Amino acid sequence: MKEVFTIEKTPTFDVWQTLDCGQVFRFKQIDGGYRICAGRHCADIIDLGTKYRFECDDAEFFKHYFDFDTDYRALQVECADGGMVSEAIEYGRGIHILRQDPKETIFSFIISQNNHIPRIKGIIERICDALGDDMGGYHAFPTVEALANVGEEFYAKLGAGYRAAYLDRVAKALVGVDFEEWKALSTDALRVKLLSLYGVGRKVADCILLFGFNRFDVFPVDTWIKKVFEEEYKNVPADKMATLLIQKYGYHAGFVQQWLFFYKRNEKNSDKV
DNA sequence: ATCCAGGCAGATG
DNA sequence: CATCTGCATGGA
Repeated sequence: MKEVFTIEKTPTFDVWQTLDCGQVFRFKQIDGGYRICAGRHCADIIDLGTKYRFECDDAEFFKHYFDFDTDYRALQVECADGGMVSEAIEYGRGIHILRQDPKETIFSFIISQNNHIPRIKGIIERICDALGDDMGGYHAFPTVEALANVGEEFYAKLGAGYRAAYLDRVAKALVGVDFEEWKALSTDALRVKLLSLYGVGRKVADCILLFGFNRFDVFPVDTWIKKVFEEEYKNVPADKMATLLIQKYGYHAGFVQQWLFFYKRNEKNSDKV
């Protein structure tokens, strides 16, 4: 944790919204801010009032990871619809879509299916603690080799439930995979690859595409998004709803999805000022 | 206690 | 093609 840099607070970047909007699970509150672990890296982000101070092991990694080069203000203007999307943008204006590691998102979102976020976080943390390199104060996300060598029972004992078999088989299937090759594929071709993994369906695949490969022509449809569109798309199956919403929101669909998800999931809690 | 969670695979109409 | 069911676990 040797490198330090600061980022000015702006209306379009908020650490809490960015970490707590459901795209990432390996973070926690610490004194004065948050600790976020990503791959083999870790940062403590301290809220200084007008700035955030990042204390981390690799400043360049985290500047890229937090996507500080994208103009979110312009993006929000472009996506505003004067209606529901605009409301969601107003609520989640500080969200950035992180540039996560593909492998880490594959395992994380397999665990996420039909599961509560606090439990998802716990399962991932236990996997890292058990199989990831000890980096001194935290553990790295494990290698696919380490994940492939422990067997289904290991994941079951960590509380992964019926997903234990998925994790074991996917880990074994990913040994030797060159993700740089996958990054060169079109979104549709890459989705086909992901769907071939045991335990990865349309929703998890679209989350991996969005958060692990930064493809924005996707629209993960989960229980919250279903609630958002239950009137507009009555009795439409989730995968078909995803296709329709991608057509509707185009190449920024992934951002729109994330704003709507965060807005809907939090409406009962923090929104009742 | 019952319901539900960033759903999926497999079986059956 | 569409619809139905079982699934592990624990937080709310």
